[in-house]
Amino acid sequence: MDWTAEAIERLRALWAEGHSTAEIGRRMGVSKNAVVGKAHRLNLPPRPSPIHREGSAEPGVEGVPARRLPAPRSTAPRAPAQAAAEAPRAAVPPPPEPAAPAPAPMPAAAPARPAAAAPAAVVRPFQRLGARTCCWPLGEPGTPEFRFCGSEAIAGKPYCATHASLAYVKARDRREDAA
DNA sequence: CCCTGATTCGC
DNA sequence: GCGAATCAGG
Repeated sequence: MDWTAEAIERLRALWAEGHSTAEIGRRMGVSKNAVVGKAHRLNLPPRPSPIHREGSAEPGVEGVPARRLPAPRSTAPRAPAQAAAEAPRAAVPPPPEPAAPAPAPMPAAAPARPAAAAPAAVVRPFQRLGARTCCWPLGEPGTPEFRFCGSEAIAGKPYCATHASLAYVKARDRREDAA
């Protein structure tokens, strides 16, 4: 995976939207492990994990199971399936998931959360709604780091050109992996 | 079995 | 830095 700035931004966006790691991986044409690994390296907010780490309770207790056994794996041969999974996304137009049509070209898909959280009629916490600034959410809503893109929005759309290309996915030639 | 996310560690 | 292998819970 080539983690370009665009790819990272998309990962962040999908992550913030609450997609599962596997789903993000499917959308970006990478394994979920890649998604999780990258998310960790980016220090993205962890999501509720189905498992709970038992070792964190009593550090001082002698019963602490030092560490998991180091995966006995050794230079496992990569399945060609992986390369096959990545190849088509880069070059071939036909989407790997024929059953997964592009989401309807609905405007407000992505910013659903922040929009819902902002009864803008009363408060104006974020930005002037009349301003032509991009309202694509960046970061984790609720954190100090969260903000909107803020770049100049293109005419008639609430997003800048870059994020409009992410928000308005065409049924054909979607830009999911064109980043 | 399927799913989920977290972690380790060879590369 | 990357991500497959693995773990571990639902």
